[in-house]
Amino acid sequence: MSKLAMRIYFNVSKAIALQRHLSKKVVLADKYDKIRRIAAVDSSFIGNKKIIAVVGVFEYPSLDMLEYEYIIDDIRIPYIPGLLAFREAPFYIKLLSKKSFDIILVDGHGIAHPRFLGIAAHVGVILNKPSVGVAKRKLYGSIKTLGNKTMILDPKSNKIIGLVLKSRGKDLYVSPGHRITVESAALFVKSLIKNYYLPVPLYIVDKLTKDLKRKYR
DNA sequence: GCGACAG
DNA sequence: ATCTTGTCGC
Repeated sequence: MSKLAMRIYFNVSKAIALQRHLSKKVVLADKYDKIRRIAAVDSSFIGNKKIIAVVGVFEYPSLDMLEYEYIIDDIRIPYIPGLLAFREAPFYIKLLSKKSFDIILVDGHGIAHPRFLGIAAHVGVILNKPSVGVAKRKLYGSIKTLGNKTMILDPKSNKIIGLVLKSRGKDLYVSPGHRITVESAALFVKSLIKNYYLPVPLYIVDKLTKDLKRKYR
């Protein structure tokens, strides 16, 4: 399907309405058991045709990978800023439904989103599982630094919707997805930063998507 | 109308 | 995200 055909067949206003609906279900309180297993998800793409989505399950706090699984399928939805979840989340949800874990780590924003439902929040709410979003670039919000803390503020309410962490000299935008607070999400992500810019589980699944891509193209 | 804009 | 060589910097 061409990019134009996808864009016509994809109903943007209905997608936005669904986000507004799902965002009401987000819980911004710590509602999770002791973290023993993390599920991390990421994707890479082959041209504009195929998506390779990967889930990795990691032991915490050792960060050893216990298992992984992937899907290679046709891309059905175009990338539109703010609507990333409609393109990638269906694959993550399918992969995650078969796994056992305590929290989900997603490459993309949580509530630091124009309608407070970035892909991490989307996936968390659909599965009703704790989730955290980690993005490399800002999508929504105003950045404010107070002392040693850099936060993402919602200019509408002036509430803190995420924190910006420095990792290897670069910024990481962390925001809660579901069933976790801003503070806990940031502490959790900090504990996953070791020798790479990305938190270890995301670094590993990102590498897996790229390795699989080499193998299948 | 103009700028911003995850992956 | 992806297309892509050499190249600047730690």
